[in-house]
Amino acid sequence: MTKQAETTIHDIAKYLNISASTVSRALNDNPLISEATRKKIRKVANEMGYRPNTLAANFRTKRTNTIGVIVPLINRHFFSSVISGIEDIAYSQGYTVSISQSNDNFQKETKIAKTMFNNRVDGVIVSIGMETKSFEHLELFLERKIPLVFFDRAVDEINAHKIVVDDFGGAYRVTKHLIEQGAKKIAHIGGPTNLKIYEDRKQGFLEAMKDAGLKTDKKLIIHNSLRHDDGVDAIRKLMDKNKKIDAIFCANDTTALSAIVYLKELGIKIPEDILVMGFSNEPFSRVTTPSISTVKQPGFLMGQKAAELLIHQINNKKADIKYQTLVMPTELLIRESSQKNVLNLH
Amino acid sequence: MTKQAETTIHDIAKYLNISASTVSRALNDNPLISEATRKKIRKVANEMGYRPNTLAANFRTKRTNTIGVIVPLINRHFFSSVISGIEDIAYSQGYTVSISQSNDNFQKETKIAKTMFNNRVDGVIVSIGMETKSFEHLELFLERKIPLVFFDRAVDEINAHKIVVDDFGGAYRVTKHLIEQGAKKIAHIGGPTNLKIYEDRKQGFLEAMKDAGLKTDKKLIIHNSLRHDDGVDAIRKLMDKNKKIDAIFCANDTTALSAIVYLKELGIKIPEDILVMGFSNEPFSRVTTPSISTVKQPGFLMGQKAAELLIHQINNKKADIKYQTLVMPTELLIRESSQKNVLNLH
DNA sequence: TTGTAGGCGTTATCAT
DNA sequence: ATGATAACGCCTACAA
Repeated sequence: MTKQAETTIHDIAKYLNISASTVSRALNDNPLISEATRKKIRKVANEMGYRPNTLAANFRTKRTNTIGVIVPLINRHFFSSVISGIEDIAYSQGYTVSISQSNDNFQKETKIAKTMFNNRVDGVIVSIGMETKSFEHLELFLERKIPLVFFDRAVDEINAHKIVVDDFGGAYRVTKHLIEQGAKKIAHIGGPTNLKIYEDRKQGFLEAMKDAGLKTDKKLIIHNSLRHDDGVDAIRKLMDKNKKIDAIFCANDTTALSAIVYLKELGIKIPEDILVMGFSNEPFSRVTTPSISTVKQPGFLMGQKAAELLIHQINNKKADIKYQTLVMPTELLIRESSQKNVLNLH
Repeated sequence: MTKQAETTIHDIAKYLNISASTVSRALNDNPLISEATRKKIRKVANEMGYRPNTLAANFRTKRTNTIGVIVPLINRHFFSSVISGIEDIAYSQGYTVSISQSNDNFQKETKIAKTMFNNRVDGVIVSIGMETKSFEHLELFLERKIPLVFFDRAVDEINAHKIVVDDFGGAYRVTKHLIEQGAKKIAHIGGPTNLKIYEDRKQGFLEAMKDAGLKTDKKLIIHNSLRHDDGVDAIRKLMDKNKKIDAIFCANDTTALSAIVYLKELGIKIPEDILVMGFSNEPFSRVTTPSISTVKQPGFLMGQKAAELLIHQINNKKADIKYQTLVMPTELLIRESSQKNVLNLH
């Protein structure tokens, strides 16, 4: 029984003097098959070391039970949380998750999309890269009726389910909070505005300023890629130009940390002299000194929701789908970096 | 040309009055095909919206160009770094990466392994879960000659390439450093010792103590799952039992942070009263107060190495392979939590 | 409840 | 340089 070649359903069939279809049915728990034969077949399959060739089955059925996930970067807390959530649901529903990172590179993103399509994934979950401004590579999926769900970095122009964060609201509340703490000249270090999330955060900021009757100095708004070095550059520019800033709202925690470190070096005290806030609630933001006030995004939950919507769409391909945009609530985490005159609660 | 059904190489062949094999060859850049026909075929394929059915090709060739990755948890900086490194190499070599998390659950790990096998992944990269003490689910791959590479949490009993960290050496140097800082009664909060990495860290600790002529009190060694709550529990027990501890070596940064927070609450000063060290260099450890001294593991690089070894093995299945264990050097990161009488360099 | 037969799209072998 | 043909392992009408 230790054959070299792989055991197939035909081998089992031959051994039992039955037909391959019966074997196939039994192994797939088709109710037509009697309990007796099913058991018999199972037993022999086991003994013969049978391993279903999912590849052949997929080819035949044109389904792969695979979900493709495209993210800018795997190694980033928010994204890995989302992936973890996706995997959680996908696994429980019998799906495999295939992940690629675009590294915020448009070319790579395009190639990944093509590869996933050619691999006939059953559906795709995407968060687009910073450089992505055209979308043919994603429209491909829609044309061929392959379900597509966006999370976080969604695309307005494409009609699909979207799981996003209330960036506008989050930014609005951040700004309002800063204003309530007495800030008047608030700077904003944002991300590239071709990404809706950063545009929304900026708009939330502007709206809150307006509603409070505060003027926004355009020079106090800087956009960059929000990496560590960008943060340092931005804060340096900001401080060179204008020394009267009393608060900075950074579009992510990395930049907020860069700002804090840089300002500390200048002898500027946080929060006493300048208030700082971030966005995303990276794990480190809780434990810095001062701890960084930020906005919590429910990454794991978003991943779960995205996977649920996607799988539902996969299972109901026929139905006309009313696409929904799930706006996940954000939570304002007020910590030390944004509170004046408060006991250190840490 | 807007057919409902997918365009196949046969459609292209029919359209051009040539054979499907020629089309197949042309599309695969087989040198036998003349430049002229190749171009012609490419053009038509494009116009007809042809998408290669990788599924069919995989089925035929028995290769999937897919690497399976099994990790305890995706959403953990070290692991997501490794995954990122794997993806980096895999992508550049034309492989797709399929990832699943075991959540440190043995049952899930087993099921994942089966699924990956049935999906005929070309190779697997694994870091086993905390509960994993038997290995049939992994031996399956070896029996069927499917390359398997371990990283970090490897298995002694299985003969395969392994990318591990110098846990023993790292722990030894941690301990030596603590001793040099004047510590004499050093506690160790370690992980489950069925995992070699934690056993090694413990052994490194013990060896360094011995070499320094220090006695180790067994009551000062606690093993648990190293999650946040476990850390708090462990440090509480430690402090209840014995108040004369002057240093704690934690087997990960999460536990080190738990310890620091708990000790701070007791009014104990770090590093003045008790030195604390962690392991792994989680991003947060750099920015806590005090910053946490720890051991850096090159996650991304490990992922790259693992993928390289695996792919090499996939491409050389015939050859007898001399399995190697790559022990990646660790870097001791001395920060504030372990240095007495030093200027705050932060 | 089980069997028969055909085909999914591609590649590989052999022939021309 | 190109064509004809078979085969990969499985599923699914349809038949019995």
